[in-house]
Amino acid sequence: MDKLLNTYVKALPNEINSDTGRIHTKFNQAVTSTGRLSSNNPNLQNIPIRTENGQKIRKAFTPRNKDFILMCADYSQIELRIIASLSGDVNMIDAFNKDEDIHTSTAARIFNVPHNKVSREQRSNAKTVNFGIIYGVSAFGLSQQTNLNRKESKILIDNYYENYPTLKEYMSKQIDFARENGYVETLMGRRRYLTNINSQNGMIRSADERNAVNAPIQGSAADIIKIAMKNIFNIFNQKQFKSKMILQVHDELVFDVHLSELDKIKKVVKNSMESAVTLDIPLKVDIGTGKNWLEAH
DNA sequence: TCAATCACG
DNA sequence: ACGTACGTGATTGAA
Repeated sequence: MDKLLNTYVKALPNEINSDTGRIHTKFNQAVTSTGRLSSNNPNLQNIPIRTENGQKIRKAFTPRNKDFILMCADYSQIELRIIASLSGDVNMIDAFNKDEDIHTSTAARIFNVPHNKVSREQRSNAKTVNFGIIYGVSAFGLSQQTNLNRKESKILIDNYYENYPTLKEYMSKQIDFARENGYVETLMGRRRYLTNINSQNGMIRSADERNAVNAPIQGSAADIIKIAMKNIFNIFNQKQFKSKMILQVHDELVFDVHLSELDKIKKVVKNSMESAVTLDIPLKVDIGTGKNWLEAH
């Protein structure tokens, strides 16, 4: 509660630029180890959304005036789509090609139940496993994050790899590559050097093994949204749109859109993001609009 | 000055 | 037997 009050409610009004009447963040191009942007002074990539009070803060972000509307464009499950495509795992590729809900689809597999019999709890646990896999979670880690014990967690992870066997192979190959070469790379060839991948210390080594898997996923997502941003920026200039791209939050772009341009902007943004690169499965972008950042999301 | 906590993806 | 999920930034309070 104090967190929201001190970090956002009290601090952000002081960040309003007196000339523009708006808050201007800094986007850093060369801070992160994976290729993501970071944002500071103030950080606008961690504006609250998960809690009720947090949502009130998000509502404070509005278009410049009544002729404009906020528009959010989010990549749907981009990291899982990337790992599906890079690994070539047919089961996961299949789920995305059919445009299935990936967490429900995973739940059906790892709990061995029909698609339409997946419970809320099963989907929620499958979601935790899906994200955990990208980070290299252990059975212990999974048991901390869920209501499952260690044994149940281990069974789920084992089931996961049985159902997505090529994903497991891909992860091992990434680790082997890192051991050989001392780095891993993203879709566009950005490298992350892993100096501890051959360490004698098991704890230090396994941290780099997790990085060998995670960095290309997170980093490729960063590559993709950057390509989309460049293309969008160029089209906006070319077409002399009044609308502006105003924020990037890792898998989301935020726009201040002139109402007269809304239909065109939607098409340009969705198309630019979905076709930034071609993978073995489609990229999917969800678009929302509203009179503030919460509504647009 | 630094680790812990918590905001986001 | 061991420790145990990736990437950030802002704030707080102990050392």
